[in-house]
Amino acid sequence: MATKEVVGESEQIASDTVSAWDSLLQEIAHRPKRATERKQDRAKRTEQQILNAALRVFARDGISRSRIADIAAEAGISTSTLYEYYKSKEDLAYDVPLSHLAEFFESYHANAASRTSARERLLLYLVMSADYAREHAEWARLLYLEIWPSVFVSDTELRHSIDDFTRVILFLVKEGVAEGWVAPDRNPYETVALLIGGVNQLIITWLLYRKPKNLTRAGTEMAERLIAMLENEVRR
Amino acid sequence: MATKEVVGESEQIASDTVSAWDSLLQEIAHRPKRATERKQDRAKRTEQQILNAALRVFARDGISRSRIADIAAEAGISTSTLYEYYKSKEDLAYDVPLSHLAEFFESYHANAASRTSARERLLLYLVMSADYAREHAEWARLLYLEIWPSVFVSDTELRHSIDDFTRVILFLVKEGVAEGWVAPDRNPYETVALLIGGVNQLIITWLLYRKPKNLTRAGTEMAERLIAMLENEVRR
DNA sequence: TATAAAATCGACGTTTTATCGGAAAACATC
DNA sequence: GATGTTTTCCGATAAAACGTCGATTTTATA
Repeated sequence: MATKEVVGESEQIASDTVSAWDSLLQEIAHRPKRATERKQDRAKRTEQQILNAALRVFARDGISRSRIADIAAEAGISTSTLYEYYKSKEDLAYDVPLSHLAEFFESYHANAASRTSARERLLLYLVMSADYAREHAEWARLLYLEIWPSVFVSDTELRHSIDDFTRVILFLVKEGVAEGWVAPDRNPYETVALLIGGVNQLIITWLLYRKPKNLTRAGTEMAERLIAMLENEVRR
Repeated sequence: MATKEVVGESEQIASDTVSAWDSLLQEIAHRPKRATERKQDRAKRTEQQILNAALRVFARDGISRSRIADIAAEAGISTSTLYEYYKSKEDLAYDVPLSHLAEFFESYHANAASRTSARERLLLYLVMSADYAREHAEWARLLYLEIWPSVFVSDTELRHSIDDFTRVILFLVKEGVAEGWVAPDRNPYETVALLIGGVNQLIITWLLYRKPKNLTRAGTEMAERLIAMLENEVRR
């Protein structure tokens, strides 16, 4: 779709792999695109204010307890104006996490460029997931504690983005098999579940109880441990 | 609290450990006790009808989309009668999963009696978790996709029960260290997160996409893999 | 600065949640 | 089995939150 720019910044990997990787991340980071763009500057500001307000209120009260009126007030607009932007609270709730998710992907894409192996890239991905949650705790509260598992996110832009989150790991796990440090006889989907599950559980526990105290450290430890475990499965 | 019955059915383990284990599971399985008991039989039946109806409606529509009126209708009572039993929808939602959770603990307690080592008991626990979710999919949908992570379950009977779910694993992990097949230098809480996370992620994926097709098999595979991974950490 | 399109808002209708007082049913006592 | 008491149930109605619409203001553009 977009015009191809550069072939690859990390020469150690076969060029077809590089392009697959880059286009995957390109696609993922740019997925969240609003269907109807706002025409006026003021409106773009309003939209941003709504999203900011919604994030604060949702994170504070939880989605179900939050009132549209509160969010509108927090955004400094009237209730009916909010409805001009989002047709329901649910609609709004599912839109709020998108921009951060895109930002995470972008940030990861930039950082991963210097990593050449799938192993290093996976490690970075898991570590950055935990760290991004720590840095954006309100967003993480919303995403991990209220939205991620919800059934009703189906057929949503958000569901696609969450699935993308998984797709990246699946991609890297399969590359890990090719690189020889992930056991080829294990179901890759199971491996993905194991990796995501471990890290997410850590994040959820932190969001709920603020334990472990240092999420960055704990995330790194968990990620390194998980990958070491995978490597252990091979050398036997 | 309850009069002690039998000391222990599995003699291979030190008796103090056995009693700690049994009393943990006793306590856990019997925790969900309603504060105000209903006096009349009819009322007990009504309460059960409400819980059944709520489970069906919540699982079908999701908690936030469900209407109290629908649940009352499904239970064959008036809306105001429902409020006689639960002071809000949230209140009701948090009560629904409790009985099944207690049933799971009881069922596990019975099955675990024949297992002598912490390793076997942990394996059984993880396998049974996945299998119980498969058997009670409506309940699992509600618990895993809507309630488990929710912040607002705090200070609820339900939160205690969910924490109990974790406590059992923590107990077994610590025993695993004593038995020598879990690395003693790893943070036990991290290990718990890893185990729960992996299995839960599997269950969630199944609830959302019905993949893997055979959850029982996948659960067993995942559980065995996780435990094997822990064992691999020791022999090095 | 005139004009059309876009954005905002207050007023109002609808839906859902929750309360309350009294009727009906179950229970206890004689 | 009549009577008084407690428990359960429900219809009517209040309260709260959601969502719509037409009128008005603001913005972009020529």
